[in-house]
Amino acid sequence: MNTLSYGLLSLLTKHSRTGYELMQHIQPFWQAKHSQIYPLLALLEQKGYVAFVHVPQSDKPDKKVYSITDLGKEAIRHWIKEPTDDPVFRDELALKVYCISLVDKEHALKLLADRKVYYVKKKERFNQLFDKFKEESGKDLEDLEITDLQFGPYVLVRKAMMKVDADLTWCEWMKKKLH
Amino acid sequence: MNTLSYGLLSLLTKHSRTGYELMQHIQPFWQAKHSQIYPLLALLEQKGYVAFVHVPQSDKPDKKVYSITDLGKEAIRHWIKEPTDDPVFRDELALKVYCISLVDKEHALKLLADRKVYYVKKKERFNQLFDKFKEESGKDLEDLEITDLQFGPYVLVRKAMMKVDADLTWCEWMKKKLH
DNA sequence: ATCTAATATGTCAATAATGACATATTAAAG
DNA sequence: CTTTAATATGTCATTATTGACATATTAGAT
Repeated sequence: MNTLSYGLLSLLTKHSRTGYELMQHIQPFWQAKHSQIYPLLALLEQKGYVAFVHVPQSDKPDKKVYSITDLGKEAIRHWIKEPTDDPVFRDELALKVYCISLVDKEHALKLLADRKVYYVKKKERFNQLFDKFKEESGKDLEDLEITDLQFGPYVLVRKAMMKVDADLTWCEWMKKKLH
Repeated sequence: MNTLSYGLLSLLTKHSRTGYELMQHIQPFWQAKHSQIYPLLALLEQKGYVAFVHVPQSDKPDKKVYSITDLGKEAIRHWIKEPTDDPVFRDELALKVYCISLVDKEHALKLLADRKVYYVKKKERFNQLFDKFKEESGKDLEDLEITDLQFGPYVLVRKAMMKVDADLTWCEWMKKKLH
């Protein structure tokens, strides 16, 4: 079973979700399209790692709500203890910046401004997520313990916030360097 | 032509390199194996974007040293001005952390310690790269301008250093949270 | 009225990426 | 003496990922 499949199981440990919701919420950790997720969910269901119920909706199209099974949770516990792959990071912007001396300052600033917009939007989304966590959780988020289902998602939001801040700091530093 | 092909051209703007060296030096921006790079270099050569010379070696296997052509530089200038893809980031560790409440504290600490080793090694490599930049460049690195061939590679090393520091900060914060 | 975006699920061809196989040399470590 | 790691280039089958096609509803914008 591939990493994304385990990732889907992982998201389902917090609560049941549809394929569409899984696609949306796995984005910060793993950028996958729905065309990759739906077939994997069918495989996971075949293997008994997840189960789903049909939920008809009047205002929106009907949906399939997936839940993780005990077998699925066992699979996850085994997976966590196995060696972890190195993270994969592919950034077209970095490749462009590498040879930025080939174009003029205006094009460089445009490139940077576009990416800054991307990072600012990302930061806003993480801030909203953080606020939602604060609302949902009764206690102080800093008091969450590893045994709490919210612990993992919470520390990941903090990780994402730290990283996007580092990215924005670089953007600002870079902009100043270009005058 | 795909993004990695442009990336290879980008690295060749600094100086000529072998396929093996390209594979090594593109890693911080794009994790590609040699099996992906060699066929792309052959295509780039066919299209006239790069040219190579055979260099026999006595101590090591013979090599093919690639250089970018004027046509290749034109292709790059066009590429830089086109819209840039969003960065792709895939992290198995994040998926595991999401459901970390399913395992005990010891396994969580192991997971974190392993990743810290990875980040520390990465940081060391970037520090070495930074030192090499300082040696190679005559002037103060902070005085580099966009017109300088070293400018792009330098600002990318700084970006990488900022990000790996953010990652290590998170590791430390996380370790404290686990007691 | 008409278009666009979001929700919701799915398939499938094309492309990208990985891992294994293949070969050859040298240096260093056990 | 033997194995391992690094250098160096390549192919190829398998797997992963993307982008296009397909369909249907509702809400909001033009």
